[in-house]
Amino acid sequence: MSDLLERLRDRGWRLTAQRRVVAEVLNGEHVHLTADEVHARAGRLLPEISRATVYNTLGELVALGEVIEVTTDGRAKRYDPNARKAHHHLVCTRCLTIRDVPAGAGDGTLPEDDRFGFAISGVEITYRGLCPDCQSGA
Amino acid sequence: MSDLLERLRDRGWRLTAQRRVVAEVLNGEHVHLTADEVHARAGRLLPEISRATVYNTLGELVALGEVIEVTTDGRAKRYDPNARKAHHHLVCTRCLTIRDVPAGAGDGTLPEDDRFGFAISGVEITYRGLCPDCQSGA
DNA sequence: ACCCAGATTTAGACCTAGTCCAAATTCAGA
DNA sequence: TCTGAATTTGGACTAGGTCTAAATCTGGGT
Ligand SMILES: [Mn+2]
Ligand SMILES: [Mn+2]
Ligand SMILES: [Zn+2]
Ligand SMILES: [Zn+2]
Repeated sequence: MSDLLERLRDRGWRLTAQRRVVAEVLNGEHVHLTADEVHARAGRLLPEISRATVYNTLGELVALGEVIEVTTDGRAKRYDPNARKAHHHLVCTRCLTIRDVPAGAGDGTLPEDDRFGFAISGVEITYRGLCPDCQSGA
Repeated sequence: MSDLLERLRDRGWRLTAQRRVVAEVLNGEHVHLTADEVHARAGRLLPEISRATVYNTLGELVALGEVIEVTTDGRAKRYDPNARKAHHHLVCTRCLTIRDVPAGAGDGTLPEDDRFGFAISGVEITYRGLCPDCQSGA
């Protein structure tokens, strides 16, 4: 059982069967599923779950700060349960696999001269490249 | 007239009225328009231009490497004529203004240990913050 | 145990961004 | 000028996502 579920219970979130399976599906490392992928996997555990509920629940998890939305391409948003530690993404240009990479100390430091007077509050970095499998013609 | 148009002519691109106005609209610095914005502005210069042609032309410009697609949110892609010099983006979290910031020397250097064996070929950085206007309650 | 107001879920209509297609138009070269 | 290829066009279609109003579930009060 995920400690995501525990944290949610502690925060007084009403734990319904639907919310439970969505949280269940979003467990693990390097997990970056689209809403439809979440819906498909949740549906295996609770066949009657609706698409609307998946969207509702994902939206709530994002609002609670327990899940982050990631858009590494112009396609569907991906939902990422690794919201506790700041990190960036490494995306394979061929198979589209996504890996989490830890945020570095110097990230988000933009030289004063390049800031246009902005007060910078965050930074997202997407590295692109070929994953080991795709390099070896797999 | 833009030197974008000149480069395109040199490369043997058939210069139709439609392509000309699309290229015209994509002139300037810090330009990051959606396809629909391009269509609206192009339509002021050439009222009968169709949405399909705008999409076609933008796609061709991207394929030619003269324009890049930018997705700083999960919404519509934005088209950026600043394709000659590598740069990143600074996005206002309130008014969504986008500014170009020059790429730094150390960008895209990910510690060997964090690379998961990927062969990294590119990096995109999005800085988020409040622009000067939005800071001063404007 | 039973009730009920509020929370949650649901199907499906609706919306935005984008793609695709077949027919109409335009154009460059012979 | 003619002609085949390139280009443009309107509209149908798709993917991803939002919204709504009605149905269902829930837990605290009795
Ligand atoms: Mn991640
Ligand atoms: Mn730019
Ligand atoms: Zn790969
Ligand atoms: Zn602003």
